[in-house]
Amino acid sequence: MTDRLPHILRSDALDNRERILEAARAVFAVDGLDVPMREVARRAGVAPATLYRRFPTKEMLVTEAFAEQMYACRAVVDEGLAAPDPWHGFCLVIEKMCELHAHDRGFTAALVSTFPNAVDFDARREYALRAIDELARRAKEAGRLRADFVLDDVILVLMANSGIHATSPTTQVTASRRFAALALSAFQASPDVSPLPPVARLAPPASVSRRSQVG
Amino acid sequence: MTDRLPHILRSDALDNRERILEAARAVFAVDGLDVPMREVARRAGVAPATLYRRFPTKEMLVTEAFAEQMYACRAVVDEGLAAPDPWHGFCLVIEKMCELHAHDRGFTAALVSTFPNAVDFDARREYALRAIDELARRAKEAGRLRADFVLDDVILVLMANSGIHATSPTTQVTASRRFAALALSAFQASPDVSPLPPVARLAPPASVSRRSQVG
DNA sequence: AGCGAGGCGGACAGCGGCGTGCGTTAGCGT
DNA sequence: ACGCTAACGCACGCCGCTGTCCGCCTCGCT
Repeated sequence: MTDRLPHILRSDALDNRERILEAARAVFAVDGLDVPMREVARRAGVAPATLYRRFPTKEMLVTEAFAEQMYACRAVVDEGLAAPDPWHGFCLVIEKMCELHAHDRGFTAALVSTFPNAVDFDARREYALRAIDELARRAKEAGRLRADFVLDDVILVLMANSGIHATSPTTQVTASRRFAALALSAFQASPDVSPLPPVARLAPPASVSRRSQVG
Repeated sequence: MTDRLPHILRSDALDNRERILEAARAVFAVDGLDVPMREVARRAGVAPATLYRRFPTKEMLVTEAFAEQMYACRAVVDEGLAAPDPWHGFCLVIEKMCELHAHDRGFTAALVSTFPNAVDFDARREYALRAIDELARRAKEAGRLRADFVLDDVILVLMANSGIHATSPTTQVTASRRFAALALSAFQASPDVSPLPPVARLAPPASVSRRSQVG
């Protein structure tokens, strides 16, 4: 009611907004989401106030910054769904997802974290998960995916993949690629596999950039 | 030369030392190593100065706090080495290691982190790795471990395991157990496995409790 | 060209962690 | 029992991050 603001930014403001997002993407990719807001502002060549004016909370910044990553994520999933062979589609999704995460450290955190206000994230996450579930169902039917696979295993693998850190980006990608291959090797249906232990219902951790606050 | 200090602590000092270590272990296990020193002091019911007097750096504190975990680590490795079947020994090591890490979030960080001054850690780490390497060699000879397995894959899996986070300790352990099983499933020699992508030479990240400091 | 609103950045107060100096307390040896 | 000295903890100064206020600037419309 009270705030009927312009909704159209002035040219310089729009320019700054872009620079902020660019800086945020760059620094989030390398250092994760635990970067101070001021650091983003510094990199963007902008005063803190300007950053806070455009993005009052870090969540908003993160959400906007990773919008295109989310598109990429969706694209990957759709590509997997469209593949004629469900198992190949499944492999493709896992591999590409791991690669996305390997390239961008912050993206993992953003995806895994639950933002109270970022409904968009949850929605896309749900979409991706449903798609993978469908893919898994088909791959199981085709007898290529082990029968005791569950959707949570994808979460498990993606979380695990996010634990892999390397010094250089190339090493990171190489490691992540190998890990993805190992994961797929584990998921593959095979005559001589022993049954898996029970599934853990994994919920994403609390929130982003909240330092450990134990009473 | 200058500091020829007593080396024997007074009873109260020794008591405080134990309480500090206990508190550190507890909080590190739950929240990882990124806990403020003061928080450890608070939990131990001790003033910051006292903590700093006993453990001038966080590294010293961590090293001492995880001493017994390191023993457990060694015990696991030795147990694996002693197993008659090398593959079972290998499985046991991976499973127990993952479980150790699942129980104690800080331990992973401590093991993965490279402390400049903690020679002890490196030595034990090296010992464990050598043992696993030996175990892997034997398991390969027995035809149970896939031939393209390399030692770095263990690091990869342990790092990955550290990426798994859950809200409750039980969930954490369950998830980690399943993950270990998946990893072993991937490592298992099998007729229809596709070859793995190249290995990444994983070096542990820089240091402990250094916030991202990019120029 | 002039004007007004929206945008900008410097500056500020608050908070929390770090590491330490110093006066006080209490263990331990005689 | 006494005193010496190690050990304790309060409190301090410093630093970095957060979020906001306010005076100046500049874009963009007329």
